[in-house]
Amino acid sequence: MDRPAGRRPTVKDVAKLAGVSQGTVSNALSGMRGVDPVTRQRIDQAVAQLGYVPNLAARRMRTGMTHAIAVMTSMPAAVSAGSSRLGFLMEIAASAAIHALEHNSALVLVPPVADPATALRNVAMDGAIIIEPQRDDAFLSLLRQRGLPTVVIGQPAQDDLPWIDMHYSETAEMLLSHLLQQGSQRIALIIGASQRVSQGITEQVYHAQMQRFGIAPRVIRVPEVEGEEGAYRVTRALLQQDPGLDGIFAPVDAFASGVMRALREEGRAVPGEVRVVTRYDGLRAREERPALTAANLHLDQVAAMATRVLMDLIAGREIAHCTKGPSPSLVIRDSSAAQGG
Amino acid sequence: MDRPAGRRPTVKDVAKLAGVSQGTVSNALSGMRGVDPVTRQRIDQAVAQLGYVPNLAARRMRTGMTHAIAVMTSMPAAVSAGSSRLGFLMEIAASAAIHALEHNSALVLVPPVADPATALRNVAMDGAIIIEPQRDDAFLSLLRQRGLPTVVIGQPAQDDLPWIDMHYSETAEMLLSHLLQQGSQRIALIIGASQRVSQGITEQVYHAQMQRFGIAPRVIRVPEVEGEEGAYRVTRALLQQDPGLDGIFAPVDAFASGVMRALREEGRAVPGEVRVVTRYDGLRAREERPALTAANLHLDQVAAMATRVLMDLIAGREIAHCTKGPSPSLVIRDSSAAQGG
DNA sequence: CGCCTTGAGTAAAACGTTTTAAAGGTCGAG
DNA sequence: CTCGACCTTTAAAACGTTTTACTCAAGGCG
Repeated sequence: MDRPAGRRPTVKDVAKLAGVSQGTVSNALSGMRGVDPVTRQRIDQAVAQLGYVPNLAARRMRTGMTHAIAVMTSMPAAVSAGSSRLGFLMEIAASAAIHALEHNSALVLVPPVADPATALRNVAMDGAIIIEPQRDDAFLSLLRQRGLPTVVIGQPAQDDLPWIDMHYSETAEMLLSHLLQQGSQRIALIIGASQRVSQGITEQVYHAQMQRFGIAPRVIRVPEVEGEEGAYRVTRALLQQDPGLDGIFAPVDAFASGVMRALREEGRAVPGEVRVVTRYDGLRAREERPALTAANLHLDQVAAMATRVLMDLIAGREIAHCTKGPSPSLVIRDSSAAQGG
Repeated sequence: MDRPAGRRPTVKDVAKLAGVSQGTVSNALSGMRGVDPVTRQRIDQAVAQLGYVPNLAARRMRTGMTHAIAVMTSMPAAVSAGSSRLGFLMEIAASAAIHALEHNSALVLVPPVADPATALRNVAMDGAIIIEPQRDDAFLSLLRQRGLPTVVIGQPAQDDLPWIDMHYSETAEMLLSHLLQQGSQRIALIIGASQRVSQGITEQVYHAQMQRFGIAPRVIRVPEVEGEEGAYRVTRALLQQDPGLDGIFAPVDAFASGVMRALREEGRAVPGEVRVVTRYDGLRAREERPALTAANLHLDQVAAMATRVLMDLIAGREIAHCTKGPSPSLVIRDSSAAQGG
């Protein structure tokens, strides 16, 4: 493959060398129309000889297809950073990347940043997967402005977008029932302050369950940006104020870390005196001592579904407005049930 | 923002509405040349009114800049999959994504797949970060073919590419010294069979250390694709064959999982009878019981450095051929030192 | 034989932006 | 008053591909 001095070879060069027109080269390569076998062979040879690689930008401009999708979340960094380092997002991204590739698309990763507008400014994509958007989500409104097909993982707050059902209420019920079964009689809920559907539903389920068992509800809201530290503070206060507490449900994993630290410093035995459960089974849940009982949300499957729905949407195929994701499964660890070591 | 019926507004539409030429609109938006303030204001207004969003594909074709970089690794899926789910790659990707964004670039994630050629076929990028490439790495040769600027995390096997030094030998020395300090006198090395620089250096260091302490070396190579299961099998055989073994260094975390399972099933106490250490401190290392002693490789910093070097390379700035990454630090856990619970 | 269809190929248009070359205008210095 | 320098603006070219509209030849069918 000898390359003409300065610039990379183009279709024009290939055409000239093969003695055909540009259109024929294009047809031969993308196989959209019939090309005589012998002509095709001449073209293939010219391609090999020149080391021709198509210019993707030009192709994209002409076809209008980017062949890339993005995955993003506006979850404040404090919640997801630290040792779990964007765990939730990355777990989804890893799976989505693999499945996107099967549809000949690349996956671009848009981490949560202070300024979504400049972040998306030069990210080209055919569509996006957005994770648990909040009310008036900045990313979401930018996507709408650009008219990009979008699939929500979780549940859209206000928009009428296709979404993957992550079974928020089932998850909350599962974790709360577990706490109750283990004997907790006074359970607090420590939850994020942002307007996310997951939080709202979790809270509803919590209230319903507490009422059913005649337990006085105790909900504490922590701004997500305060992360572990915020949860630590409110938990210490909570323990002073309500010494009889014997169960804590902290859905956000960063909060659960803070809760555990507070319990340690207050000298409460886990799970002996207080049982703790969280939602996302990531690095934090497993690293904590005792390790935290959590829900396996099967994020790889969720991401695979989201990717497929998005691809259908982009291709203009019929899609279901809501796709049921896999049911969560309980991962029991030492923070809620003394059994192992 | 009222959009003309079918198609999205273009520079032409904005120009017409603002009563100027396309070139002026372009200059006003990208600020490359002086534009009269009053003209600029008219243009801004037209942009807002039409809801104009630049067509990135067209811009890219014209400028030749994609404003995207990719991160990839050819590490076989079996090693990285399972519960650690591409952990190494994703940890780097998360950090690289954030830092790329600061340079106005998106990060595209290329997971390890069976067919690198089709994977990269329509991934547009200005450059790439490649993680621990092996000899004759398929991704690497594709990148060269496309003439893309590339930075290696780890160390290039044969190519003369800029790279970030991850201190392979320092890491191996640190972990082996720790095993020796803890009293191990018969240490085996279980390592991948692929041609990676990290493996070669680790093996060298291992041999040197063993020789220094008069220990007969015991190196077992496992094909990476066999992952945890492969390591499990060889470890069982190894334990039968060499009952006096009291230390195992399994750099690949998937291998370490297999090692631990073999030890459990053979009824060997960890760390009582056999001490185990691994290299990458990911999900697996922390989830294992007892949790594994490992090295914190500071991947976030490594990724930040790689991103910066790549950006310099793309911009044509002067770069250092080799950049020293942060030194690894030892994370001592229960698999090598009975102390905690 | 004439007509229609089919298949293979071509020249040119089109995609939407940035850049280039040139032009018009204003201003200050000589 | 003239010239050059400078600033703003413009029309058109350029980027590299795919697609369109068309031509030409060959072949089938009445």
